[in-house]
Amino acid sequence: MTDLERAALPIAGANRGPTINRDAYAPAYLQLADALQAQISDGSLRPGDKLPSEAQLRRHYQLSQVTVRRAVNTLLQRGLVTTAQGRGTFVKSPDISDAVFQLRELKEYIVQGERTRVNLLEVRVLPADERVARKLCIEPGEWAIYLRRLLMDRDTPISYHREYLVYDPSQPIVEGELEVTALEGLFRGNGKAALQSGALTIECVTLREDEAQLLHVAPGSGAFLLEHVFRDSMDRPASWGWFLWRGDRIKFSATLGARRRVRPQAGGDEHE
Amino acid sequence: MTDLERAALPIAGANRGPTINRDAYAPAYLQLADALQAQISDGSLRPGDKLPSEAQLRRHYQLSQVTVRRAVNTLLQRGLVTTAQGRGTFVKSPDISDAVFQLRELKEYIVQGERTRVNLLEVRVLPADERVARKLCIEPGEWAIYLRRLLMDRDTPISYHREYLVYDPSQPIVEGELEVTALEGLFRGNGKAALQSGALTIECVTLREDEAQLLHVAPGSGAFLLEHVFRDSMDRPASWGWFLWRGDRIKFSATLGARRRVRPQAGGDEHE
DNA sequence: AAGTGGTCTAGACCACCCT
DNA sequence: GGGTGGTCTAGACCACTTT
Repeated sequence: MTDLERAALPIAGANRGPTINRDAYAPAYLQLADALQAQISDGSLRPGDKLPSEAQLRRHYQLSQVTVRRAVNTLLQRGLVTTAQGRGTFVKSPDISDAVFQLRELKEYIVQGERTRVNLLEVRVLPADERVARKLCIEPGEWAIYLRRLLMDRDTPISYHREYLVYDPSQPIVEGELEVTALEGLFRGNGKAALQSGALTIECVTLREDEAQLLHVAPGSGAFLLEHVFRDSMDRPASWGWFLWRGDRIKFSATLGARRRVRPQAGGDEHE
Repeated sequence: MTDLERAALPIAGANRGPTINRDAYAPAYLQLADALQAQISDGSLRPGDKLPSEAQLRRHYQLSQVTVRRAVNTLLQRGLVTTAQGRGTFVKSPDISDAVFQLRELKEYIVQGERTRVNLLEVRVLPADERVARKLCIEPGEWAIYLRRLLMDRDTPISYHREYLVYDPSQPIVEGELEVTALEGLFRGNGKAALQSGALTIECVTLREDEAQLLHVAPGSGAFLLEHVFRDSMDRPASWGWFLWRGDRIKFSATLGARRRVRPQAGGDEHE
């Protein structure tokens, strides 16, 4: 039995026991946070209920004020409670608008794995038209690099990427590198490109004939359209482009609220 | 002279950054966090750079260790830095996999506004088939409620929702309420339903003929498919269903890294 | 051994809410 | 006025990394 599980046990008689194990690997504030979360999960504390005040928790668990606060803050960040100054801390009802979808799944396709290949379809240096110039904050007619790439999972096309880059004469283009580097720059942001910030939008579109053909799906299929603008350290747009992800290969997931069996989370306190 | 006033003495000849204003509304840790973020945004601190150590910050800004840590933690949560015990704190390169999409936009459609209407298409109590039973963790043949609803923005259909609910004989069905209540339950989670947790997936699909017709779009249009399972306080599935959101009406956005002009955020310390 | 992040305590003051 | 969350300090110990 781990410390965490012990801490989560409802104590008969008294509603809670002194449960913090100072020898455990998990810090005290996490043990308390997880103990409280366990009470939320198992229904001892239900949505709308008021948590014990911080002073009560402090006394009960023999912790300092600050440590109790950290525990409460942890639950706050997990979206499980809300706090109201002068009133108390309350269990939050799961709210669909708290759902958060991350793009980790995408990264797995990008960070050059064994399966993934990048297929460079086109590289061109061209003068920016009105639209591109506006997005990249350059003058119409200035040079820009236009890329078209296909991301492949083995032999299956996954995503079709088009991108405009501000042309930097000091960094000559190496076609071979473009297949990989610039892409990794977006997803790893390391070194060279030194991207400073970015903005993304994601929406759902129907593929045009040519797009569908590239992605080996039926024309009219649904796809995620992920548009991105990345900015350099001077806060100037450096890249504007968009991915079309095959809808049948990408799926994002999220969870809300507190499920029953809380995973160890801080992990690795099974020893002893 | 109180401790506070003494501590508020300005730093003479500070080479770097604004000092902490103890009279400001914004707490010290936030001021420090924002000051550091400003340095990241304006390029004084670039991706990969090491931040001043906490000891240095502590001395420089005349703050306690704990307060400095809170500031660093704030940046950590904002995804702007990474910390490495024994080595230091480093400015993080923006990483697309940090991008996070929230469903706030959806909520605006749901929380009964003036524009939004719910159009109940069908309510039925039916015995659960194999598939429904498995999702709701009931026995095949047990009763379930099947709902079909259309979410309207004025006269425009936005989303088509189908849902199976576990049938609870103790709570008779009131058709009028179903148009609204059960839906709000999902999005506000307040009171009655007392939903405990949920899981969501979002993907991109192509609408079938009947679906497209309901949503007033061309057959084959792209749409977001948002599937949900909600669980009650006993951790039993209470609801399984899915929304089809018109792709042309929904768009999610996210940002990465630190943009230039950081908003005041805690705001209102310009007075005095 | 020195530097650095991570945790914790005991005590304090403040702003806010409720009665 | 008493309870509650929010902030802050000074000092301490630990674990990890680097020299």
